[in-house]
Amino acid sequence: MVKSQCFEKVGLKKGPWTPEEDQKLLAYIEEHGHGSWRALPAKAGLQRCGKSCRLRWTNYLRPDIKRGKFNLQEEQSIIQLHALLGNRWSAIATHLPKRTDNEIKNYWNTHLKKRLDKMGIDPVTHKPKADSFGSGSGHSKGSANLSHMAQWESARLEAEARLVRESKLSVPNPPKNLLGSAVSAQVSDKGSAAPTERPRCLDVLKAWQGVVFSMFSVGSSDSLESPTSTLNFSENALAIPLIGVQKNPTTTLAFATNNATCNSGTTASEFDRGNQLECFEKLKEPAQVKRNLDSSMAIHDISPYASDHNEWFVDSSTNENAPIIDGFSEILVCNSLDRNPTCSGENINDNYAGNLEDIYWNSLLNLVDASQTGSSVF
DNA sequence: AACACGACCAACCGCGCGAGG
DNA sequence: TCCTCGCGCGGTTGGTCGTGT
Repeated sequence: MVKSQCFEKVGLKKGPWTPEEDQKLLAYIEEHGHGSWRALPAKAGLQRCGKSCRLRWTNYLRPDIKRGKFNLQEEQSIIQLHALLGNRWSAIATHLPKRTDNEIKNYWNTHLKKRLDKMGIDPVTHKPKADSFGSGSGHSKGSANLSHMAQWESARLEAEARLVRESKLSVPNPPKNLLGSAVSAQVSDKGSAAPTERPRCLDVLKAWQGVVFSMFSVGSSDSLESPTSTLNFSENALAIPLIGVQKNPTTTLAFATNNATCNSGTTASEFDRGNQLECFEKLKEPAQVKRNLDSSMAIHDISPYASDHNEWFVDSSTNENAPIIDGFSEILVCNSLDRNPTCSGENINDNYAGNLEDIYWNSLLNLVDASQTGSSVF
């Protein structure tokens, strides 16, 4: 089949859009909706192909696009979702309000991918490059199951995304006030055609987050709250906890939750490095950590966080194959090296790494099982 | 001041899929 | 059932800008 490609059309403009072109496109869509993209350029008086117009609209001109830097919540969500979904940017974008798949893709490629790489984590598999998590036999079954579930979740996400698209397309001519209005992001910008609530939360993602919680309370799994019980996208989004691992010899830990766990008045959104340090100080004692977890943290509030500052993670150049999850495990078991003399890096690797691996996968699977009742898939 | 280099990101390109004739 | 069209997605490119030398 020979398609008539956009770039093959003679006389059509390519390259950066001018303000005039933007204005034409905006004005036309505001008045008529986009309708058929192929027919749009002629109607709008643009010397562009429909594809180019669509791209310009969806990636730049749409009124419900949030521009600017990604915040910590968004970064964490991208990392988590990418771990589950891979390069399914549109599916990931479905769960990041007001961000386009292109923007997420760019941000991943220019920032997050490199950051994970620096940390010694394979950005494709999200596993340590040495594969200390991935090659063991203990979790192979769990890993396969999780992968299978992730596929389901992925399929569900795609279906969600499709529904969102269809709901948008169901009203060909958007209301006049579409432009400039605070459109409700991904779910619907066309009134009641689609539910106003956010998509159902990710069960696997919840589980993943929940696992981290379980790792914090090793030996007290009975305190584990059902991951389906508290997640609330609309209020907390994907709330961010911060887990920073300094590269200096003393492994330390900082927390935050969206509900100001460690420090009244400190919320995740306003959390900065200084606050991380402050929170760490307040949470130094294991008992205190546990208390804070029990009293304040919901399951969904916890997950590894990739800091904006690379130095907050174990530096792979000075601590071979020390990605975040290793530092993470270390924290879980020992809390801190200086307080627990039995916990050297070697000891951790020798004595706990295998168990942690099992704990990680088993807990993840348990949590997924526990969350199945709330899932439309499981 | 000029140049080199890298980071960033808007836009392009090609492929695959679904709808409809 | 086959073919064509239109669209969306993911990968890639190339222009712009900032920074270092």
